[in-house]
Amino acid sequence: MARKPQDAPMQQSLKALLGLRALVLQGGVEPGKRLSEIALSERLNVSRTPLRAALQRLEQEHLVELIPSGGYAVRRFTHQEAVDSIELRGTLEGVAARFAAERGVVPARLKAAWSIVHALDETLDSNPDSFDFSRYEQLNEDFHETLADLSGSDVIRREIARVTSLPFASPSAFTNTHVNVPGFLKTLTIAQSQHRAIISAIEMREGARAEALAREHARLARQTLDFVMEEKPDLRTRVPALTLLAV
Amino acid sequence: MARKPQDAPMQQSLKALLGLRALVLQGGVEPGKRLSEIALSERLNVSRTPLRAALQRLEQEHLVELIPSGGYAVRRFTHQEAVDSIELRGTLEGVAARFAAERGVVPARLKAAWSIVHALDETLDSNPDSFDFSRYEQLNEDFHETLADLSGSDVIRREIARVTSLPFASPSAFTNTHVNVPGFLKTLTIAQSQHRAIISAIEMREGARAEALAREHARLARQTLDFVMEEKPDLRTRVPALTLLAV
DNA sequence: ATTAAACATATTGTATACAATTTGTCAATC
DNA sequence: GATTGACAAATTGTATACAATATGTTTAAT
Repeated sequence: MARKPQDAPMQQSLKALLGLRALVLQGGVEPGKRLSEIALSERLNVSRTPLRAALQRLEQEHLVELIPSGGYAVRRFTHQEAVDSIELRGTLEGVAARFAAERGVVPARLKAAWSIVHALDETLDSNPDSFDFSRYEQLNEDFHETLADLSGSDVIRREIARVTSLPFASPSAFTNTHVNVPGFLKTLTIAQSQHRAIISAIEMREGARAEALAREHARLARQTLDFVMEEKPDLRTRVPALTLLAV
Repeated sequence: MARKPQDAPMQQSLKALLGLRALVLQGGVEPGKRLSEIALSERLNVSRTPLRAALQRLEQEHLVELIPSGGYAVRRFTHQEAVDSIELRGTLEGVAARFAAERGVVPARLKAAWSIVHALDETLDSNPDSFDFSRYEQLNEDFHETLADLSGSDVIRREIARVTSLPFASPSAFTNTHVNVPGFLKTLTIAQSQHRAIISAIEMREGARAEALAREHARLARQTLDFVMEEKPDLRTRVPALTLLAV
């Protein structure tokens, strides 16, 4: 679900924004070190002006921060900040679920949500050896985007989008952990049961339950984060969401 | 509580940001109309470069929006967006209160919070005719800022700051309504009882209660918003928070 | 009279030049 | 040898020039 219009003005600005964000997320630049504007503009083939616009925007996303002496640096996040960001996402998705339940959603959109849930079921019902990871990840992202939409509130939708722009707060942050951790598929099964329960609660107009479920669903991500950080610290370099986390 | 360092880079940028924000909030420019960069830069005595930085920042605050054909315009908000923003603030302050209760706060900070509550008591105990409105407003802002601090989470603190930058979502959005609406002091009394209850719940480590109270506290603002919009639409021009709201 | 097209004007988006700070280096002094 | 000072290089923050695009007006055609 790419968004071309509105989100970014023109060609060069967009190029700078996407390029810089990708560079930061892929760990292409050292956290803490000052980002040289001239070096970056040459690397991304844009002028300093659109580059600075991109830097300012990434500052709002908390991916880079202002340095007291001037300029920007890639942020390094603490474990606690990651935990709080996940809790924040859960809170916002909880509000989205409650709004959807309380205010109601048209049948067509509910049906669309169910179809995503059923598609997720299929990926998990298949032979574990032939589990289609990338399809699960895409469907999971679709589910969370749909949940934000079901809220019917642009305010909530926008805030969720902002918070999930942080890699470790994204709903798909740890879905690919299963590639490295045997038995992680179980976690996905639990997550899927929560997906189902959330949509079910929305359908039955059970606002409080929908909210509590969405919150708990996010805490599954926290659980995985804690596990990886404590038990498998070597994975930090292989799970993209964790490259920005300090030891 | 002005924040000079870190928040904005240099002199001209800061001047442009503060000047433009004030201009928009005071209704100095017509919502919907395109903001002319040259006109604004002359009006604020800054160059186009820092002005555009300010525009981009206000876009993140949702105060202005990109126009498809290019440039920015002052946003006009719907009643529903205001309602959702208030609910969002309540949700975030709820998380802050719960974090404070669950994770605990050092006695000194709790004591400081209580002293604000007691100071608020004093303003309300005084003779209604000599009610010191501006002092109440300042203390109320202090309370909400302290609540965000008590969370102990920079993530939450930052998000609250962002959301409350919208005038109608600010904790003090409607405190001056009492000047125009007789009997509104009663609402402030109710609000104050909630202030007390929130800090009390935090002190007793009652996380769920603290969260519920903070949410309900924000809904008092929604109540006032609805009242003003439905019963006293003429106040729209006199309550600063409402100048950006569409009829 | 109304619509459409072509042109002129104005405004944004981008690139770059300039000035003020900051950062790094080297030498002199304690 | 370490530390402080001055100086040089580099980098940011700001201003402005330029190009591409949008807007408004006039003119021509139906």
